[in-house]
Amino acid sequence: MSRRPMVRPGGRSARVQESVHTAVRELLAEQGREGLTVPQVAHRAGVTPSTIYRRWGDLEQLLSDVAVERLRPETPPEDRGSLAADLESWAEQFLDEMSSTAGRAYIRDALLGDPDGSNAGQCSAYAAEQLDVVLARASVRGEPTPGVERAVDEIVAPLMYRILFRPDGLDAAYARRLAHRALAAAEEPPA
Amino acid sequence: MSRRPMVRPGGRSARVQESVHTAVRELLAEQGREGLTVPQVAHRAGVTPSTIYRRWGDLEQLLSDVAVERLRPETPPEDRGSLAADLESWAEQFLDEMSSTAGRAYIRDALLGDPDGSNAGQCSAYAAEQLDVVLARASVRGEPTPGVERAVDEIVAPLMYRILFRPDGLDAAYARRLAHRALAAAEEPPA
DNA sequence: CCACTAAAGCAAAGGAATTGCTTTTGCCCG
DNA sequence: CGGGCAAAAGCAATTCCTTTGCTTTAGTGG
Repeated sequence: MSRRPMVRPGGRSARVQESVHTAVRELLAEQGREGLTVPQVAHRAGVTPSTIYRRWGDLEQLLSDVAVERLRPETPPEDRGSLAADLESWAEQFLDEMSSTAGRAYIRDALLGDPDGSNAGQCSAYAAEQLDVVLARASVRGEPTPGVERAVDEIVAPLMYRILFRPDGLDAAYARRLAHRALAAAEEPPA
Repeated sequence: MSRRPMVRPGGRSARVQESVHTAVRELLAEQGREGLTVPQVAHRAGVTPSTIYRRWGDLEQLLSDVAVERLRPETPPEDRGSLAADLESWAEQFLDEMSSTAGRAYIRDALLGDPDGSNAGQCSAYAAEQLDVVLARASVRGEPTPGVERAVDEIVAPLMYRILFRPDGLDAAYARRLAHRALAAAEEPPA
């Protein structure tokens, strides 16, 4: 879990949390991250700055929390009938969402204000979950599948690495190529 | 290139740059990053804070510059006689250096204060360079080799992804497994 | 050797971050 | 249903980081 304290789920804490998160999202959308400050967020959210400092520590940890929330997938991956098609389309969509300017900013924020690594871990868990659904479906169909860990190595890791370290030259074709490698790994002995 | 301006080599600028970088490294070693501030670095380096703000912008970009410098490999990878051995030992060493507490901190810093992505790109280039040396050597020996890009996907990306997003359960055996996958990719058609 | 320019020093002003104390509010127990 | 307890928010003062205009120093080229 994050540094964020347990929030009493219906009380004032929850309302404050909600309004602060909303304020961050709105301000990010309106003006981007340039010049975003805690006092500014506090004012928009109708709270005092010290409340934010006490609950989140600093702007980066607050942004990290908002980012993780925003990176959570909203729907399970669509079923396209075969593992190949499912992996391809998931990889393409993942790349699409994550490599956008907004997506990259959220990833950076999630990593950035994350002292104990729990937010980053959460992001990774989201991706693994989605892949797990796809692989389980294929398994039910009787298709050979790679393990989730292998799929993460072959698809998620290269995409994320390139998004973070070499944002150029990424396209859907590359994502599809990665999906096929993961597929090829399904037939090998589990190395 | 970074936001860091071209420094006249040999002049006062170079001396300031040197003393500031040294101050950062010393303070990081002594007290870690907790409570590290620009004025503190400036004092240790014997310059005024405004000098640092004017040249680097803020603490994060300064740390990013120092981190990239520190992540530069100092020696070409050792020749162990075969591609398999070279890849294995390089992957192990890479994991070792990067997954340490200090290594992780440097990676995070490098990514963090990097508005245009040039510092992250530099880190990636370092790894690609090292791999390129290993692969070229194998090529000369007549061994089949994967392309550098493929080796990056199979070795560097998974290691980096896990270091950043899931720091648990990383060990030398995993690094070796990745090296073997890259090796296996050498015989496939270049997908 | 002198002029020109880039970078560093200096100092003041503005604003973010921190913190002790008070007040509110939600929750639990009698 | 009412009183007390504890957690979190508000408030305000203080600290010090950050910014910025101006001056001074130092390196470069004519």
